[in-house]
Amino acid sequence: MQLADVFQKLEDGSKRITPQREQIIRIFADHPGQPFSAEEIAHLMRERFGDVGLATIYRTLELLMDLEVVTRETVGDGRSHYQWPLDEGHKHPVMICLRCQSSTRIPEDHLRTVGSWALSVLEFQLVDYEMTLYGICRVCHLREQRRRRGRESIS
Amino acid sequence: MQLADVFQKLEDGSKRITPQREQIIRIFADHPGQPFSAEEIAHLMRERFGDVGLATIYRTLELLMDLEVVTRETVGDGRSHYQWPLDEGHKHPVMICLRCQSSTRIPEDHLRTVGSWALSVLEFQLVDYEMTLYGICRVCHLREQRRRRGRESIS
DNA sequence: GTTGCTGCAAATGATTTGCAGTTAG
DNA sequence: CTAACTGCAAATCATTTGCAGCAAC
Repeated sequence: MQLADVFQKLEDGSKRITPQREQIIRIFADHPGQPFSAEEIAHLMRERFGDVGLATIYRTLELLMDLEVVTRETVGDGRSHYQWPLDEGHKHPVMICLRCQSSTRIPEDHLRTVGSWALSVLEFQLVDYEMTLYGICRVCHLREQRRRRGRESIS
Repeated sequence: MQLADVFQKLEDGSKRITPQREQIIRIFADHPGQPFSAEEIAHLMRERFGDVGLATIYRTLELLMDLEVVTRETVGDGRSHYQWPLDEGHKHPVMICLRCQSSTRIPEDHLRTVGSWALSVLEFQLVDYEMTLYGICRVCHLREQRRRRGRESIS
C-alpha cells in the first residue's frame, strides 16, 4: 500500500484531500505496522502540523478504516490503536498483558538481542520470527503494587 | 480449571463466595470458551438468579481476571468480552530451518534468557509465550560452508 | 463483630455527533 | 458555487468509583 493508493481511494469515493487528512495519512505511512492511539495521533499532529480537533482525528480514522487503509485493535483499557498494516504476513512480535490485554509491539531494537541470543546460544541464524509474549505489563504491575500498598496502609 | 479451583483461589485471597459471584462463575464454567459481554452476563443473571447491579458484575469480572479465571478481549466497538479459556496445549517454542524445514524445540533453559531479557529491557513480566524462529540451522549452515569451500578449491 | 460485598447513583474517559462556519474541487 | 470538511461543545456509552447499608466468615 502506497500513499498514492490512499489518495486514489479518497478521490474514488469523492472524499476530499485536506491538509489534516494528508498529515494523518503520512503519519501512518511513515510507520507501517506501528500502532497509534487517537491521542498519539493528536500529539504528533500538534508537533508536525498544528492543532487538530480530536473529532477530526476520529472521523479521519473512521474514514481510513472504511477505505481499509488502517486497522483498529482495541486494547484492554478501552483505548483503540490504529495502524497501517504491513504488506505481507510478517507478524510483528508483541507483548500481550494478561491483566489488561493491552498488546504492545516489541521495538525492533530489542529484537536484535533475540537474534544474537539465538545465534550464540542455539547456533541458529535467525532470519525471521513470530513471537508473542504473555505476561504482566509495567502499567498493570505498578497499579497492582499501588493497590497492595493502599491495602497495607489501611490495616 | 474446575469450579472448585476457583473457589479455592477466592479463599486463598480471602475473597468471599457470595451468591452473585457463584452464579457468575457458574455461567463461565458452564460455557468454556464462550465470550460474554458484561451486559450478557447481566441478562443471564437476571434469568437465572435475579437482578444484579452492573457494578457488581464488572467488579466480579475484574476479580476473576486478577485470579486468572477468565480472560478479556476487547472488540472493535469498545465493548469487552470475557471468557473462561479453553484448556489449550502449551505451545512449545520451535526453530524452523528455512533450508531443510526441520523444526527443533527450543530448550526451556534457553528461554529463561528471554524472560529475563523481557523483564530488564521491556519491564514486562513474562508468564507465557509463543515463539517460532525461522532461520538456518547448524547442520544446514555447516553443509553450505563445506560446499562453498569445495567450489573455491575447484576454481 | 469485622471485613469484604452489594446496589445505587454519580463520575470517568474514550469516542461520537450536532451544528455553524470554512474550504477543496 | 456547494458538498464535504473542520472545530467546538455537548452527548453517548461502556466501565469505574464513592458511599451507605448488608452479609459472609
